[in-house]
Amino acid sequence: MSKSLTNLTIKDIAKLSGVSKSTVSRVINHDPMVKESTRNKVMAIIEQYQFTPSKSARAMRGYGNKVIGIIVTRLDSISENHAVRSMLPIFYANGYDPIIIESQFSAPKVEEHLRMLKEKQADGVVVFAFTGLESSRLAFWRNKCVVIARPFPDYSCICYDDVGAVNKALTYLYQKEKHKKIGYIGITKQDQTTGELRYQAYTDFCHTHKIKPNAVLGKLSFYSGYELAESVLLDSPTAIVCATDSIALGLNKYLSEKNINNIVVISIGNSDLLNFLFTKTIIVDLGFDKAGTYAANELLQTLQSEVKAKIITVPSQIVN
Amino acid sequence: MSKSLTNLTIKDIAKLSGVSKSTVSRVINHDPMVKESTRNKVMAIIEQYQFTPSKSARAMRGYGNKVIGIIVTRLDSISENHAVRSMLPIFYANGYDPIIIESQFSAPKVEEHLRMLKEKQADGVVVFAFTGLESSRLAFWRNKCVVIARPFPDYSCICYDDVGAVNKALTYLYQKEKHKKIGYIGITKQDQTTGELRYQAYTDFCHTHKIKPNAVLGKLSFYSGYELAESVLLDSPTAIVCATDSIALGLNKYLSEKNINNIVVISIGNSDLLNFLFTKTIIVDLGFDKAGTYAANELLQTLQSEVKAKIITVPSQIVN
DNA sequence: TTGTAAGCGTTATCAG
DNA sequence: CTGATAACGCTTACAA
Repeated sequence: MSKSLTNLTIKDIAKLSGVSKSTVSRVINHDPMVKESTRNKVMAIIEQYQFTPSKSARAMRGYGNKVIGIIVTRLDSISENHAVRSMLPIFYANGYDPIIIESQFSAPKVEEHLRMLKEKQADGVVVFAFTGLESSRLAFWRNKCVVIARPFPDYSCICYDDVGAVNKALTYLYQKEKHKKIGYIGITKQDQTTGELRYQAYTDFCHTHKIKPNAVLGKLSFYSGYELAESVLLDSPTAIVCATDSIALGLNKYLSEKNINNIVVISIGNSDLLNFLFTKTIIVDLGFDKAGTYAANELLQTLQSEVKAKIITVPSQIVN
Repeated sequence: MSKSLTNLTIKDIAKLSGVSKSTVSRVINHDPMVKESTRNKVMAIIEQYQFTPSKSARAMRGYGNKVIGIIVTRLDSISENHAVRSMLPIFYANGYDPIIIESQFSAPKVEEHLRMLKEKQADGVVVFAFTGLESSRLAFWRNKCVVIARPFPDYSCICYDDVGAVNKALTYLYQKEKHKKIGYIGITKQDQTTGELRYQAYTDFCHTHKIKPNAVLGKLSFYSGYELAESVLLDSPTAIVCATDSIALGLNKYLSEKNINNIVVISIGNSDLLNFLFTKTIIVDLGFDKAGTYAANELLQTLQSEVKAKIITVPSQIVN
């Protein structure tokens, strides 16, 4: 009991078991060249003293301290949550430590986190992009990062099928259910994907199908969906497309309060909650979990061999 | 450009700026004993080559690779999310890398993750406990961990005020609003805190106040709240206490579908969504974010000086 | 099959 | 103020 119980080193173990440092090292690393008996002897001591080799020291020798940074906008974003949950197991399985950080939609914060990750010598990064984040910030990580939700040229990106999803929704309503007056509640065009792209898809569809557009744009929150409900309804639509689940939640609340039951609501996203609370709402699944899987795998590949950056679009799918 | 652009070492920087390794090291570590001019010279090179000292090497020298494991049950649990979000900044501020892992309510997974964290030589752990997790699994981490949501003897724990919250809810209904028939939708007693404790508090209150108990117990999900609604209503209560927000969500859905408006719903938890969707629901805030703050601070203290384990109960508070 | 010794990239000590 | 030089705990030729 002379030695402090913590922080034994291979040297100590070596002494204790009457062999050399190298042999201990070999045992630890499962080198098949060590004699059965010696291995047992050493193992016994290791067990007895609960010895664990210093991670940092090994790291220095190349036994990588493999770290992946995951920068989400908000930890409680349902969509990002889905994606993250599906990539974690993949990273674990490949021996990486994922460290999750929140950007809170602030580009400077992203920068700060990236700096931290760089200093920490992270091997790769997954960044959930948002409006206002320029790809230039990622320069240093170019070939060791995956961007989600924005197509940055020269970066590996996993994008959602914004246009496709809106089209699927509209096609469904228009062809299959023969709706002629279809409203849209979206997000301001400052937001490039969820906002502009989806809105654009809506107006394009209206244009080619000679439907009179009836859209209102606001923020990404259930409050917004609720508040904007009134104005879309002015034009008495028979169906309304919501750019996101939270908007749909807000709209549905409004409709149920006003006891309006004859309007079809269709939403883009796919959260259990919406599904449960407003069963009748039709949903276009954007494939968040699949996005996570893609992102993780893509990053791992990129890290292994320097694959050229590619942009993957996760297929959307109408549910029910 | 002969050298690969990555992985310069202080040695290289030294050579490049015509000083010794030690001087470079001093510059890096802001040693005030360095002459202004030399510092500038070295800094210039460092900047130019975008040099960052090897984390692992420093770690080996004691400049700790400080890591904290956070084991949540599910990444998308609203309550845990709140708690985690409030502890992250604290850990960052103290130079720790929090790594978040999901246990999915599986004790073996917790064990597996703890082993991984041990091997990784994490400095501390925050564990969100759940029914079925025995404190024995945490033995190794006894004095470097904080448990949330369960009072494990001899461990530092942050607990929610289950009993107090239920009492506050009931007192409010009984004294202030003079309800006499108060129902309860809870969770099976297998769950020790959210289930048994809260239920117990309910029956105790009924007992001391001579109210006829009217409780049903089910699972922790909105479906459960929805399904159980019918049976609590059989006894025609004028108010119903829900053990959690998700249950309240389910109950509210049922009530609104049946157009029942004369029943007061009170829920324990505090999620924005419930608040938004069912504005009339009264809420007892369990203080999730505060729990996070406490947990982080407690852990940091524990790590610094070996404080004795204590159990902190986060105060609950009726909202609105 | 095992031991010796030379690193890995830092920091700490001690002269100069 | 700065530069050798010795650690730190581990891996890995190279010998034995």
